Amino acid sequence: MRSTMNVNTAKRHAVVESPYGPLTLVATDGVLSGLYMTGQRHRPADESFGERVAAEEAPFPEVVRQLAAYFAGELTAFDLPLRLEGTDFQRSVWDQLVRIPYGDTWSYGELAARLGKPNASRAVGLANGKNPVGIIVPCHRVIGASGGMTGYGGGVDRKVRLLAFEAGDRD
Amino acid sequence: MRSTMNVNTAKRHAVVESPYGPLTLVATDGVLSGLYMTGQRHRPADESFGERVAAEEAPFPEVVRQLAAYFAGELTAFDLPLRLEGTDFQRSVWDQLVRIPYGDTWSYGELAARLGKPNASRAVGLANGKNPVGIIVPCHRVIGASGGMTGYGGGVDRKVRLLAFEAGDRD
DNA sequence: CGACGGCTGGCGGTTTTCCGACATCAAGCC
DNA sequence: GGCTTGATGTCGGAAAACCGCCAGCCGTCG
Repeated sequence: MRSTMNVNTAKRHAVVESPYGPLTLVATDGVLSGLYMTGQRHRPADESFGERVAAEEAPFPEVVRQLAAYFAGELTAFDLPLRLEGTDFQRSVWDQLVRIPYGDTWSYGELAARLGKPNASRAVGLANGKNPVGIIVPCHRVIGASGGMTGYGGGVDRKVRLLAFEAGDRD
Repeated sequence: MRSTMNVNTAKRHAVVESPYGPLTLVATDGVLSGLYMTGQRHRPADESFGERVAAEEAPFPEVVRQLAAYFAGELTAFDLPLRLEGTDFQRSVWDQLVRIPYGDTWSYGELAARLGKPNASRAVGLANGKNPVGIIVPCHRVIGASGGMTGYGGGVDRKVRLLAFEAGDRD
């Protein structure tokens, strides 16, 4: 065990309600760096989210505002500063995710091809699963080449609901 | 490769002359964290030493002063703040090193015994070799149980000279 | 005898390597 | 339609390798 550690990045988090259950919002140095659902795979330990604060503290109000508009079907493109921490490859994948239009879907292979690595579809799946900011970075818009849901950190059922909602199903 | 890295610890270094050749002094956050000789084993890459500054900048003058006194035979115990970064075990070993009196020597096994791990003598040798602050943290005062020099990051010849000097040989 | 040299086996922390597991997909072959 | 194979990046854990050691055992040689 190393005895010196990295305590320089100031993290804080808040928890808000949503149609998909409680969402944990994490901010690093005042910029949104995480959005996690309950029971989500690869969700970091709660201790790593820093101090819990009220959702009224910056930068959370603006995040909550846009999320509410999205869930109301009135917002189709988030406009928020993000702090995405990961490997170069992961960041390149996440950068592509935000280019997938609302209501549309890509396959893992398509996304891999856009990166110039047509064979990296499997690696794309992995990086997708590590997306730290669910919903806002729309990893749910990536599905199997033959239309299968194949997987979702927050559970495939949530993925189905998100896609159906974006497709216009309002039941 | 990770794309976010640790740039929080401000490192700087200076190079000074000595009877044992040039010494590279490294400071982390204004505290001495390294002293390396030329050709030393396990010496980190020079890039990791940060910007090179004049030996007149803090905290180096005090370090140089005490080193000069040591090489003149007038100082037998350094009194400097140190920043020793390593594993728990390594730090426990280095903590013992500074307790070896000037002119004295311990065996690797003796040092291991002081840690309550009488069988860890070999691991002590390893940790000894990783000592980041040569001379001031006197890893040269540890020798084989049967008196052999067995090894030294800066070369066994330097170890022999250091020990002879501390024993009072002034030729 | 005793001192000394060389071999051997076991010791323990750290580093390196390796392997499997995955939110895939196309091609090739039944 | 099914089933196998290979390419891909990351992570976690297992295993092995690396050593600034040391005690015990056995020779050899004065």
